[in-house]
Amino acid sequence: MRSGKNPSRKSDTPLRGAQSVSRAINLLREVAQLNGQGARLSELSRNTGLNLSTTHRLLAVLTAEGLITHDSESKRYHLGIELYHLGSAAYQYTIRERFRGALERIELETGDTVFLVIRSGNDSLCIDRVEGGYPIKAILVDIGSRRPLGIGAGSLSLFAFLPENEREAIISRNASRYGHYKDISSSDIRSLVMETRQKGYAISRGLFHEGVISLGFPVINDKGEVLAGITVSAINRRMDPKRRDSIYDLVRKILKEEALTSVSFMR
Amino acid sequence: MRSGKNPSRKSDTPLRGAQSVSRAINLLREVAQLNGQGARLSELSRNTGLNLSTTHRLLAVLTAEGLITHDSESKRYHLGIELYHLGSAAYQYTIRERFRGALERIELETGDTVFLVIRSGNDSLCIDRVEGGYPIKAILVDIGSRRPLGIGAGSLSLFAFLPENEREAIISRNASRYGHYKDISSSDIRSLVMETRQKGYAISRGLFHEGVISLGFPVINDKGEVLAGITVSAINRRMDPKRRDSIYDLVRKILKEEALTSVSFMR
DNA sequence: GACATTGTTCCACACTGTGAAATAAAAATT
DNA sequence: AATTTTTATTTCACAGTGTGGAACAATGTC
Repeated sequence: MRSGKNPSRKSDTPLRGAQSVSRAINLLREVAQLNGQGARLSELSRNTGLNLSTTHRLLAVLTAEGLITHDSESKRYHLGIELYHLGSAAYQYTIRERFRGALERIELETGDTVFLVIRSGNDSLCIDRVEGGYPIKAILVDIGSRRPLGIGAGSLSLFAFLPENEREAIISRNASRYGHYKDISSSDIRSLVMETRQKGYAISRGLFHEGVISLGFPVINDKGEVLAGITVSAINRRMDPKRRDSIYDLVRKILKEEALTSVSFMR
Repeated sequence: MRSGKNPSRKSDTPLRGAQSVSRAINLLREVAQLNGQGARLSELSRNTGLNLSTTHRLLAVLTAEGLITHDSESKRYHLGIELYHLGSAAYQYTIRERFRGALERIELETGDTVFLVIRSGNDSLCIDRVEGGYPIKAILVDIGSRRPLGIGAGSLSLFAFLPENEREAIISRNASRYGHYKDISSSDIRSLVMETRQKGYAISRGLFHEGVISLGFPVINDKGEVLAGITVSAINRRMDPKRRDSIYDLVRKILKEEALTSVSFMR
């Protein structure tokens, strides 16, 4: 096709065999932007830089699949219920909003990078992140990334406060996976769990990056169920034992103030 | 390309210029299906009927755009946060769940088709529907479809209980659109509003289909804000004045029992 | 009524997306 | 531990799909 460039790809890696799908997704994003008033064809074409007839055709596909709707009277496009359903299927991320304020406050007071982690099957899943304001940043985990439960501070804090029988079941299912992380064994995991339960929070010393220490704080509701884990990461010298304890106190205080220790959600 | 058929399109209309996008969307649906445990490449390929390498490539695009995630360790695909964000942008549909039970109860007791309608700008938007069990069905409106506020029973019931100044503003903005529906004028709308406010609910006599009568019931919270409209549709002979009133009583009762008259939502 | 803007449809053509096949890596079986 | 089976990744020639120009229709504006 004549113009080979895709004007508004999210990542600028030139992925092969991606053009039309990538364009369609960008179109979807643009419709989302204008969802309130409704998006018009010409607008969408202009905003995405796509040819008018290409835009028209891609919108027709998205409409046929139900991801957007097209009102033939007003000619405007809106997001469709099918997209809503697909988005709802990604329910893993729904807890995010409730913790967002707490994460931001923790970052504000510590200057460190803060992560929100939840359980997803045998994995921990990172669902939110606030980057630290402190100049030397420790960015370790992307949103959406997974690890076996027990690997990493937040993950370990989540894991350690599950009931023992559940923990053992998970350990046996994850046994073959631990080896990928600095040759950790199942019994290493067990002793890390014990340490964590004793302290009340988890410490991970540069499992992935040398010179970085992460603290993992469990969020537990009044029924004793583990809801999430909060990780605070910084370079070694900002994480002496004294500061660790003060961060612990801070996180507890903020969670209490935001009334998050008794949040409950399903699955 | 070799096999011209798309094995699992939602609509079976052979839409031009749609192949790869349509396939990518089906893949997304499949990943959603397996989101709990995580979807595997071979599984996805099998379930969608797509060639393995096509599947691989399309998944790579979706991953690059953030709609799904790929864990390189477990090789499994999950829904991504970008999809969650896009779905959240379709916030119009969020009220649905809260009314679902009420709609089903209304259908169960009347046997008629029930719709849930909300306001969206100058339009009414149909966001849910329960088909009547009664043999002769009246299916009028699809989920996602829009009309000018005031056109149709549910739409009119929503509209009639807005504050007057707002109503007038909407009428002037929608003036040119009313003519598309059986030559209705702005002043017709005004008198329909008056009738509706008096009765407490709206009646629409086969505006779109002869022989069908629809009743529109406003859902209003304790602040007097209009939250939604509920439409009950049936053929004429099932809608004599006596039955209309009993349906009115029924709907009120159910809404009260489900504590929905004081639901509040934004925008 | 003339003019401008927006939306829809058509179609030749070349670039993108395709699927077969080869390779690599795991997992399951013997 | 060796073998087989299943799964994942990468490559590449080629033709069918997706493209954008253009013409037309419809709608809005002066």
